[in-house]
Amino acid sequence: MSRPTYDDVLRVSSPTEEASAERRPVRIEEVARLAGVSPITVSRALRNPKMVSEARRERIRQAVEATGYFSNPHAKALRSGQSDIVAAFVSNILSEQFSLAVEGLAEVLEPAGFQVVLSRTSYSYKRETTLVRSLTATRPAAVFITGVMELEANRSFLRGLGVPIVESWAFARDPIDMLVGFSNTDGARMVAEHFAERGYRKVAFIGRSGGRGALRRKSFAMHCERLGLQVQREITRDTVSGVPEGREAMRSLLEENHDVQAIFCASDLLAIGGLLEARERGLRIPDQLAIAGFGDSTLAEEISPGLTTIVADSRNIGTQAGELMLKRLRGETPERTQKHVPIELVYRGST
Amino acid sequence: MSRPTYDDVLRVSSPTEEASAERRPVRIEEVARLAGVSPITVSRALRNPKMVSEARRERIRQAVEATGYFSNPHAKALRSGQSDIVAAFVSNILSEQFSLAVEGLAEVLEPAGFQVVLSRTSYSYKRETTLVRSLTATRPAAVFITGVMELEANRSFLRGLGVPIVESWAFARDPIDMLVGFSNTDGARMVAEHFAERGYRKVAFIGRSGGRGALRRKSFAMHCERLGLQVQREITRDTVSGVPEGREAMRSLLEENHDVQAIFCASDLLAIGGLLEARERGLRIPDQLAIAGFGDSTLAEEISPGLTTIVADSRNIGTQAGELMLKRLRGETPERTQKHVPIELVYRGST
DNA sequence: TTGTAAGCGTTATCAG
DNA sequence: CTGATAACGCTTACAA
Repeated sequence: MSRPTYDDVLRVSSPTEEASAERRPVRIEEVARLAGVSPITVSRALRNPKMVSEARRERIRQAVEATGYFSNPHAKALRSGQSDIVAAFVSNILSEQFSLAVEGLAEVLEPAGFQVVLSRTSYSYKRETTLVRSLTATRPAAVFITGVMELEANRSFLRGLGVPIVESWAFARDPIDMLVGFSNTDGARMVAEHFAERGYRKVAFIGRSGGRGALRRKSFAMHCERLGLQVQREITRDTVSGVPEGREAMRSLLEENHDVQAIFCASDLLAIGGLLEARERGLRIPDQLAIAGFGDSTLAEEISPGLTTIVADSRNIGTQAGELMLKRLRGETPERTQKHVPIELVYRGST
Repeated sequence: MSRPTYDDVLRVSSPTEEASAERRPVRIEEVARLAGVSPITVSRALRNPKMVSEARRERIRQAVEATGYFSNPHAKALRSGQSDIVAAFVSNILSEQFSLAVEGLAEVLEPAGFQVVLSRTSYSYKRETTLVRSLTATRPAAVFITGVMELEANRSFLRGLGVPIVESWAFARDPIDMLVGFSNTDGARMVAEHFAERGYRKVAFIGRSGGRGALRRKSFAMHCERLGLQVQREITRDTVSGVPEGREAMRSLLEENHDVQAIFCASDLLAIGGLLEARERGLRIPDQLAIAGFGDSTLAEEISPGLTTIVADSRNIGTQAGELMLKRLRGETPERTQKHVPIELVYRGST
């Protein structure tokens, strides 16, 4: 490969900007001096304006502006035992749905002065445990979890933190604290019912063996039985559920030569992988094989045929979680601490 | 909608776990007492084991284990003036490419004890400036930017921080500090050359008006001129480049009734939006209209026809950035502080 | 190699 | 409503 060409990146200069001077941070004391008050008054004016007289409040505001003061989050957290950090446990930051939830969460929390910090658990209990334990020192203001924490030890640990905690992505009984979730059980039921309506009788399941995968598998199997559908095969994997895993699972399934008309894949990416694999092997979809997913990936709509799947509003999960947290952080008591998020089956060409 | 069904979420209990006792954090002093040494020795053993004798090191290790000690990051940052935080400026956390880079970055930095914290700039100079200024107080160990910082004020501010900084996603001259990027200019040239080879003469451009969009537009226009292609129309938007924006831009373009054979969209999502819109309007792709993108979205491969696009290894950008940072944080001097990432044109059905 | 003393910048506490 | 004082838990600087 030849020498790369340089990009002429745009540079925007603000003419008012002084030269790159010293970066010594401004401390609260400097602001106080400028405003002619004591440091603690500045602190109060910033955190709880009502505690400070109108006149001083204004002088302090100007001094903050003039100095470009930002309070030191470490000092604040150290002394007060509470940081502005909201810890978000995400099993997989590449997941579109989880990213949307984090986006929604951040949109609500950032204007209130909190910072969302991601903890990538990578579907590992061990990592999760380490990360949970480190929270005692980090002292987050609240904790969000894309999912439900399964390890009892971690659950009780989090509860002991004494901060608002929101679990999500399932409609579980007795959450650690608060919950914003949908019923995986109902979602899987809807798929089973949809298969029955479409006249498919011999079905199969592909999904992760733990967590939501297990919930969806169990409910699917139960409702298939109820509706007289025969589950010919269940393929479960404990790896991340991506397109490659979906392809691989579909490959095994097809090579086993089962007599299957429709497959429920417990995540959209699995389903899309499966769909691609099946298509490449010359199967007509949905005539020779129907496929349904779970999760509302954007891909589900763009692929052809479009993927029939269960859809929930991921961003909204984050938004609601943020709102619950804020209420609690303000000392209010939300009337409901378990929010139910509606889901629906979107019928597209793959079934 | 009827009452949701509860999910029976799996709960895993570790039998060895004691009851949910007090959550009072363990301090370094407690570890020191248990190991029979002074706190500062524990501190040293944890940060720089070589400074402490073998025997004590082992006793301290055991004491840390026994107590479940985690050092308080706020106290550490406050006193040392340096935190374990690596700040990652991401314009859009929903971008698959940026998420991959962050994933790569985190994979390298976390084992070394650093924590990657995302700052969502949302393509806003104002937000970016606020976030940059807040770094003086946060005292990050290093800064990663998915892109090149354009505001001179912010550039000099970051430089003044005195920590390793890695810009990316462009092969720019004089970065703030270090750089891991590819040439957008070359990428756009490759598209122009590809259009020429395929015999398209009348072309158009769709992209964001600033940042990388501008780089790609400029280079594309230049090379079109060189190759004798006529750029009939350039549609630029200053919004986020998603599928809806692509649809909308394609709609305007088609309604203007230009005589266009091929369109270069400066991002894959724009291209995919454009492709969907064109297809829905009955245009045969690529016969009646060819479309190329930039960026290697997974969608590009799955959609039909597949999208011809410029591909770089996003995760690798993050990995390399992490490695550069670690070297500097260890006091080493990397021989090259500007890494070039190769790109290639992947030819699929859309052109 | 180890320890002592001091202080990072903020806020809880208590007094006015 | 405002201020003085001390303390959060750690690490730097210096001493032994």
